[in-house]
Order: sequence, then structure tokens, then C-alpha cells
Amino acid sequence: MDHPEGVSTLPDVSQAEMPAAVSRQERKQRTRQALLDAALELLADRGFGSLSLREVTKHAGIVPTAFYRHFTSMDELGVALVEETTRTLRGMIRSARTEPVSHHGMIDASVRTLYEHVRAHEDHFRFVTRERYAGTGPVARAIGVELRLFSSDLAIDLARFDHLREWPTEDLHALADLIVTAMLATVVDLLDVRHGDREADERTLELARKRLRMILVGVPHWRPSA
Amino acid sequence: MDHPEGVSTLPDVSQAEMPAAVSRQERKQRTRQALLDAALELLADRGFGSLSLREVTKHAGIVPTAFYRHFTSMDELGVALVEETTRTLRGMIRSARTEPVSHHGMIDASVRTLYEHVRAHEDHFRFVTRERYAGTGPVARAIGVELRLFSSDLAIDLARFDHLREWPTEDLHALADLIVTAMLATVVDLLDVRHGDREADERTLELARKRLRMILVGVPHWRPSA
DNA sequence: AGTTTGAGTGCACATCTGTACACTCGCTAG
DNA sequence: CTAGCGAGTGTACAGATGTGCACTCAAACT
Repeated sequence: MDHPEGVSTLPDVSQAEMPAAVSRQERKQRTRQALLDAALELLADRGFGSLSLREVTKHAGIVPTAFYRHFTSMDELGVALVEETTRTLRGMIRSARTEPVSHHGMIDASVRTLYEHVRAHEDHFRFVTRERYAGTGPVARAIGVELRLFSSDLAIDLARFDHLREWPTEDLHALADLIVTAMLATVVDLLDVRHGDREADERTLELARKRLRMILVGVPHWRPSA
Repeated sequence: MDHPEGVSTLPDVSQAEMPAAVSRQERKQRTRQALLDAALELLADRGFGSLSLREVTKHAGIVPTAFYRHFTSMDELGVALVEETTRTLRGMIRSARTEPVSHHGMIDASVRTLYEHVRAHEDHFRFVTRERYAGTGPVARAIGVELRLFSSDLAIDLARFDHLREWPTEDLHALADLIVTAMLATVVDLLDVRHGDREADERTLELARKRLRMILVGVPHWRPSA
């Protein structure tokens, strides 16, 4: 029972979908993706630090030594995961920007967008929120960089609003950080809700809106500079 | 070269300080503390998940199997660490409560208190901020519970202020969470500052104050309920 | 006094880890 | 058509890991 599938020389990926398209690079990239997916799945309930190369390869359906055809180390795999997650995040802000920008409905729309993207990519969001503060590895560093970029983008977007037009960038960044942090807290809350509990979902979203309102209600009364 | 120090049957702890007091329980508790200290030190740059029993015992100066005289598992050690950290936190809020409560200087005082306690117990604060979101273990759960208690305490304290006297508890909790989250973000910032960089320290504290002011400036304009 | 207790030791073992090495064999380039 | 590149394989090994077992020997109890 140790070798159930005979002498299959192909990774498990190929059995799932997409029958053809067997160019060599395509194949390689597909097992690479299998490694990323396997890692992300294993990371559902554990930290990246305690995650072995062997586990990942086993889960991906290849032999341990083949790992090095794709990454030189686990850390590199981790950084690749961050990049993948980054794409998810960028997709989210793109969605958010193409929303109605009525000053009042903006909070609701943003929270809704966040909610849908979190539910559509739970693994990615779990990964960032978990590893954000987890140690001094290249992974945490990469996440830090990415999150700072994200926050800066938000600051630029914020600068377009009336009240904020003449805030110093320093204050804008502080506000953006506050918002990002609140959003990430909401992400964690959402990931704690067990699947299908719509009531808890709605409660969490209401809390998220309340948080944002609390932050933003002070904006018109903020005296910039110091 | 495998047994450099002869036949010493005592853990490294006993060589450092406190010569006497060799009652049996005292001894036991002292190596227990050595285990906790060793773990905390090793956790300076790695996650709790990737931390082996053998490493900890080696660092504490005892043999691996002796570990079980103190904890039945690493998770239990982790929870004990959380409890230890909890004492540090309680000490901090006790300090904070015995501060001048002028409405204006309160932010400065709170940030100052936070700063001093973080610098005095960096390991503890690094531990909580690291492990807070790190996985599904008993450790993260214990931290979650403790942080929620902490936030609730703060909510009660907040209720004593004029503006907040008639806020619904729900809103109070939301505000308290916002403040706690901002404080924890500041803790992370502080731990990132390399030792002795007073300028960076002061910049971080100024940012912390700005964050709190941004949150609190909205308080008088908040319409409770919904 | 003699006996018990329990924190510590050392050895042993099965399991898992990362990675070196030599290999197969199908896609791709000449 | 043929050569070879390279993604995959299997074997192998040294080191680390958690834990069981039998032990020592000083403090604590009778």
C-alpha cells in the first residue's frame, strides 16, 4: 500500500484537469503551481516556519529532490507565495476602485469588496495575516514590503478626497495605515468564522463598518500638521 | 569533548546567581524558569511552531527527557509563556492606571508607559505579537483570550469618561479594540527599531501618538447606536 | 536511622529532515 | 533522425527530532 498508483511518473496535477497543453515549460510551471498550492493548503493550520520541504513535495505528488528544479530553498517558495498573494490583493484594490464612490456608501462597498475577496481566496489572506509578524525570514520581510506599498497606494487614493486634499503626506500615511490595519483585523475575524455561518459573517462585517466609521468620523475634525 | 564539564548534575541556572535556597521545589521551579527563559530567548528570531523540545532543553542546560518533569508538551510550555507574558501586561495597565488622567496628557502618558514596558520586556512583547496570529495552536488561542480580556478591561476604563458614559458596550468594545490594535502595531514598530536608535524611537512614538489622536478625535462626534 | 521520592541522567530507537548522487526517458533543437 | 537537455525518479546518508526505559543520588518523610 506504499505504491498504490504503480509507476506513474507524472505529478498528481496532470490527473485533475486540462488534458492537453503538454509543452515542456507548461508542464514545469504546472508542477511549480502544484508545489505552491500544496504549501498553501498545508499552511491552513500551521506556520510557514514549521513546514518541511518533504511535506510539500509529498503533497504535490513529486519526489523531494525534484523540489530544487523549481526553488532553491523553502524561503524562495515562500516569497513566491507572497507574490502570488500580491496578485490577489491587487485584484481586490482594482475591484474597489471601480466601485461607486458616493462618500457614504463607500465604506459599505469597501467592506463588501473585502469580504468577497477574502472568501474567494481564504488561503492567501490566511497566509499574509499569519506570516506578517512571524519571524525574521524573507517571507515576513516580503510581506512587510508589499503591505507598505499597499498602504501607500491607499494613501494616494485618499488624497483625492476633499477633506484630505491638503493633508501632509505623513498624516495621510498614518490614516491609510489605520485603515489597512483595521481591514486586516477584519480579515482575521472573517477567517475565524466557521464556514456557512452567515449570521457571524454579517456580524463581523457590521463590526468592520463600525471600525471604519469610527476612524473616519474624526477626519473632518483633524487639524493637520502638529 | 562531549562531556566538557565533568559530571555536573545541575542545570546551568544554578551557576548564575542566588547561591542558596536549595529546597527541592525551589530547585524545580528554577529549572522550569530556565526552560521558559531559554524558549523565550530562542523565540527572538523564530516562530514558536519551529522550536524543538531538544533545542529548549539544550539551551536550558538539561537533558531532553527531563523536560517532561515540567511540561507534558511544548504546547503546555507555550501556554505557560503566555501566562508569564500576561503578568507583564497586567503590570503595564497597573502602571497606566496610576498616571495623571488629564484628558490631554493621557495619550502621551499611555504611549510613554507602553514604551517603557516594551523596552523592559521586549521578549514578551515580541512573543505575543508574533504568535497572536500564528496558527491554530493552544498558544495562539491563549493569546486570543488574554487579549480579549485586556481589551474588555480597557473598555471598562473608557466608560468612565464623560463623552463615553452613555455609549453602548458594543461601541465601547469596538473603540477599545481599535486602541489595542493601534498599540500592538506600535509595539511591532518599536521591536523593529534597532537598539539605541533614539531618533527612530522618538519617531515611532510620535506616530503612535498621531494614531491615537486620529482615533480619539472622532469620539466626540460619534453618534452611538446605529 | 532507614526509606521513599522525584529531578535529573544516559542510552536507545524509530521517524523525519535536507540534500548529494546517479539514473531515466520524453520533449525539443540541430 | 538523432543528440541532449532537463523534469522527474530512487537510493543513500548524516543529523535532528520526540519519547520510552532503566538508572542515580540527594532532599524529604517516617
